[in-house]
Amino acid sequence: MSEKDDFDLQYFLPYMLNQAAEESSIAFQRHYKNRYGMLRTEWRVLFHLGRYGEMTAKEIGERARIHKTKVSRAVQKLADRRFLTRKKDENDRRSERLELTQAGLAAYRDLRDVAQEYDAKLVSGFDAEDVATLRRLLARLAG
Amino acid sequence: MSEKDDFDLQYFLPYMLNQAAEESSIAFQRHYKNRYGMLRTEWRVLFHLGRYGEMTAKEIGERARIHKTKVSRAVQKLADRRFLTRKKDENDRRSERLELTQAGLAAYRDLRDVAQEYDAKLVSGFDAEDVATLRRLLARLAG
DNA sequence: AGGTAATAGTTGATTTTGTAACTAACAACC
DNA sequence: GGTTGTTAGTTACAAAATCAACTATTACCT
Repeated sequence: MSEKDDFDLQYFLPYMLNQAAEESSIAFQRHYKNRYGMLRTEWRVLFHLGRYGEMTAKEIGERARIHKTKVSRAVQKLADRRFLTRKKDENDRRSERLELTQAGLAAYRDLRDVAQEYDAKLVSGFDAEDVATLRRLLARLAG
Repeated sequence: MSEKDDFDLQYFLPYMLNQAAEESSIAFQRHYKNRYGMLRTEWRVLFHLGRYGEMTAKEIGERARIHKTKVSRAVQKLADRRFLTRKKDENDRRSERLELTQAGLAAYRDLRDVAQEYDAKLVSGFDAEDVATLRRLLARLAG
């Protein structure tokens, strides 16, 4: 057909990464979706606040590379569900300090534990050294 | 805060995969978006037909794990742009044999070459053995 | 053959995302 | 101290993804 047809989508890195990401997210997604009615961005926001404590929407967006409108909507939903509280930063009243409520923290801990087990299960069939390589390259690819 | 706070999102595999996938897709996305006004699904459909020849929508969906409605709409757009033709399978008139036109094939070849270079560039900073490990584990994670 | 179930693909309604424009608060500069 | 430029976050509108229901055709089953 053409000269370079040894190129296969199955080995194209962005494609592989997408397929692996999707496949490996499905089962975990069910947890935050079914148990808490959350979307991925909401879970990520929840996670950041649970893990790192009080933060602003901007800080979360930067760390997780989520666009500010997405963060804004996720924060809104989490606030509606009383998973977090917002209070104006007195030094800069444009931004808000976000903090998990007890309910939010409980959800975080629950999901974090699930995530931890899930992660272990994902790599359980692999050689430990290979997994280390995998994570190292993924971290670099993520920039 | 809680007992298992050594767990970090940065090392949660589904998260890492998503971040790496997104980051590594951006630059390539620009090509099929700017040059051909395509969406990711369209590029994938185009790719499958270019690489593997005549196929049905169903086959593409199965191989690439894309939902049939997404495939259907992608095929529709590619047909509108005269990148592919559809003809009823005479053995089973529910399905259609899809085939790239000359224009579609040209676009495929162009993008395939870009993809190939892009892939090489992505891994250029890594050790070849590590890259082999990466692809091997990704293939298994993708299921 | 006739009826029921399954399949390929499409369409429509709803949800989610992306983009751009907006408000409110701060900063900097003259 | 007022004008101009930034920044945090929200809102409105357009694009795209998801999910359910639909059509047309084929398969199965008795």
